[in-house]
Amino acid sequence: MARRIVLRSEEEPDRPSSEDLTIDYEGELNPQQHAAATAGDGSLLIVAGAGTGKTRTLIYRLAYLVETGTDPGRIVLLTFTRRAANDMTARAAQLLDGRCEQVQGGTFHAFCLQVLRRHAPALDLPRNFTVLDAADAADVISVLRARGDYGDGEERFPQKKTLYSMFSAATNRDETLREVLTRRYPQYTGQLDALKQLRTEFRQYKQAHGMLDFDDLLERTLELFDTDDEIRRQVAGRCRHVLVDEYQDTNALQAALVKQFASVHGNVTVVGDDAQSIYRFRGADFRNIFRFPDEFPNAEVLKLEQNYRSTQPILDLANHVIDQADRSYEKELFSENEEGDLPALVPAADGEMESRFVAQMIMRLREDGVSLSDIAVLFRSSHNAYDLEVELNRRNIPFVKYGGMKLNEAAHIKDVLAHLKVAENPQDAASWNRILQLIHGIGPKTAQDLIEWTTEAADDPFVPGDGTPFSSRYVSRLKELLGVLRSIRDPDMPPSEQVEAVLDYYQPIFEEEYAEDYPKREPDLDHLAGLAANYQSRQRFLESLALDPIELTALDQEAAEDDEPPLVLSTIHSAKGLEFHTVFLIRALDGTIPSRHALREDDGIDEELRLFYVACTRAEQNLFISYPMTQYRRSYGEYMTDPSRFVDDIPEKVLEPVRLVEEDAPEAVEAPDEPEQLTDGTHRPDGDANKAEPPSRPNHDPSDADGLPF
DNA sequence: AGAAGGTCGTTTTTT
DNA sequence: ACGACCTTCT
Repeated sequence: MARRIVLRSEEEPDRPSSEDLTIDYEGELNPQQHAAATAGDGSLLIVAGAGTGKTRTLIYRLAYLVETGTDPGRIVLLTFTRRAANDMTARAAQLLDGRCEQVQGGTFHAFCLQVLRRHAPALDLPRNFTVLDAADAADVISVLRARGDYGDGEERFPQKKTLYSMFSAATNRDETLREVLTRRYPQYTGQLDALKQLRTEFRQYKQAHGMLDFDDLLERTLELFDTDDEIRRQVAGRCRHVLVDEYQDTNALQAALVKQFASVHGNVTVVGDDAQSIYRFRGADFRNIFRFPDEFPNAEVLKLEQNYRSTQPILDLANHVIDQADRSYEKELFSENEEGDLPALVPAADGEMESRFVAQMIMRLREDGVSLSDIAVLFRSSHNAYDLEVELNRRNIPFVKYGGMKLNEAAHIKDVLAHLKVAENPQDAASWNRILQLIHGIGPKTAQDLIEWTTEAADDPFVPGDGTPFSSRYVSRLKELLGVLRSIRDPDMPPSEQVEAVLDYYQPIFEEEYAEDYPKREPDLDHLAGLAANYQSRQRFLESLALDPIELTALDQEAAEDDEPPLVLSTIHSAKGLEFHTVFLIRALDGTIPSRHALREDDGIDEELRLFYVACTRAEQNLFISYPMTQYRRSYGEYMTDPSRFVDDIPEKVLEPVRLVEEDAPEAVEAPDEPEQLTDGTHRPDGDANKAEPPSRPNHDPSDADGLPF
C-alpha cells in the first residue's frame, strides 16, 4: 500500500494544519459541527435544533480558538447560568488542557458586574456598590412606597413585587412604563403618574445609596460604554472573541451588549434555537437571533440539524408539538436512532395517583439499571411538584429540585443576610427595616424613625449617640444589635466569622420568631455559615448569593455525598440545556401548561408551546406525559381538569395513551411504616419488603395491552 | 398610636 | 408558606 504524504496548503497560512492540533476536530464532529467549530474570524451564527450537539460544538470551538493561538484570558463566554459556564469550561479543559479555565465570562449579569466594579467611578458610583436581587429591589420599592403617600387613594396600588416587575419589564424590553401597563397591567393604567414618580424615586434612591439591581447591571454597563468611549474601547479590546450560548433568550439590552463587547475585534459566535426561546417574560425576544445577521452584516450562518439525543419517536412528538405554533420554525429534527418506545400519555385519577405512578416507574427504572440522576421529572411551575415531593420523601427516594425555593429566599436566611448587608452598606434602608423589626417592640413606625436617625442624624450608624430617645422596651436588644454590627463592620473580616457573630445574636430571635418549626430551619443556617467559608470577602459572598442563588434542596443532597446521585426534579425553565434518559412531564393540564396567565397576552400561547417542546426534547429514551383528571381546590372542592391543549390533537401513533389500573391485591393499603431504603444500595430479595407494595411492579398489569410500553 | 397576632387569599417561569 | 389586611392588645 502506498504511503501518503500530506502536503500543507500554502495558500492558507493562517489556517493551522490538522497535524498541529491535538484534537481531531474532523473525526470527532459531524461536518456541520466541524464547520462551526473551526470557522475563521468574524461573526458566526449557529442555529441549532434541540439535541444537535450545540454545547458540544461550542466547547470544541472554544478549544479550537485556544489551540489556534487565541489568548484564553481574552475569550468571553456568555451563558445563561453560572452552572452552564463552569460546565463548559470544565469540559473544554478536559478536551484540551487547563488553559480553557482562564476563559472569561459567566452570565451577562456577572460579567457586567466585573466591568462595573472596575469602572464604577465613571458612573458616579462607589466601588463597593451593592447588588440587589429581585426581592431586595422589591423591598426598597416598598420602603419608598411607605415614605411617599402612594396607595392612600381609593384605587388599589400594586404590590411591591408587581411594582418591581413592571419597572423591570420596561427596562428589559426597552419600553415606556405606559406601554408596559397597557400591555400587561391595564388595571393600573389610571395610576400611571404615581407609578412613574415611584420609578424615578427608585432610580434616584439606588444611585444615591450605591445600589444596583439586576437590570441596572446590564443597563448601566451600556450607559458606561455610551458615556465613555475610552472605557468601551478598553473593555471591548479585551474581548478578542465573544461566545454566546442560548442566544434566543437574550433581551434587547443583552443583544446591545454583545454588539458593544465585539465592537473592537468583531469576533462573535452565537448559538441558539428560535424554537426554544422561553424567557419572553423577562424581555427575551427570539427574533434577536434573526436580527443577528443585520447587526453583524458579514455574519456566517450555519445550521445543526441532526439530533443525537433522542429516539425518533420522541422527535416525532416534538415535531408535532412545535408544528402547532402560529409561527413556523424551520427545523424538522431527525435522528438515526430509529428504535424506541412511543412517548406515553398517562391520565391519572388524581394528583396522588399521578405521584404514585411516577414514583413507582422511577423505582422500576432504577432496578433496570437506570441511574436516578438520569431521570428527570419536569413541570411548569415549582408548586406542581409538591405532591410528588411528599411521595418521594415517603419512599426515601433522594432528589434535587431545581427551580424551587432558593436558600436566600427563605425568611430566616434573609434575616441573617440582612445583617451582613447593613454592615456592607449602612445606607441600605430595606435591610435595616428587616433587622430592626426582628426586635420585639419595634414595628414599622419605630423602625422608620430609627433608620432616619441612623442614616442621617448619627455620625456613625452603629454607635448609639447620647440623647436619642429609645424606649426601654427594646433598648437593650437594639444596643446588642449595634454591637454586633460594629463587630462585623470590617469588610475584610472573613465572612464565615461574620455569619457566626450574627448567628450568636440571632439565635434567640430565631427560636422565638419561628417557634413552631425552627428545628427544621436550623440546618439552613449552618449551611449558610459553611458556604460563607468559601469566600474571601463579604462583598463577594453577598453578590455571589444574589447572582447565583443556591437551590435549597441541592444543599440537603450535598451533605450526603456518597449516596447515589439523586433524581432530578426541575421546572422546565431550569432544565434548559440538560438531557435525561427518561423524562416525566407531570401536570400536563390546560391552565398549567399552557399557563392560564399566558392566555391574556399575544403570543403567550406560542411561548408555552415552546416550553412544552423544550420539555419533550430533554428526553433520550423514554418520555411520559401525565396529568391528573381531577384536582382539589379549597374554594371549589374537587373538579374535573382538562388535559393540555398541546396533546389534544396528537395522533395515537405518535403519543400513546396509557391507562393506569390498580392491582387487584389490596395494594392501595400502603405501607408508610416501611419505606423503601433506596440509599443503602443493597438489593432486597424479592418478596421481602414487597408484601404491601411491590416496588418492582407498577400498579397496573404490565401484560395488559394498555400497559406501559416496556 | 403603634405593635402583635390571627385570618384570609394566593402563588409562572429567573438573572 | 408568604404576604396583605384586619382585629385586638399594650
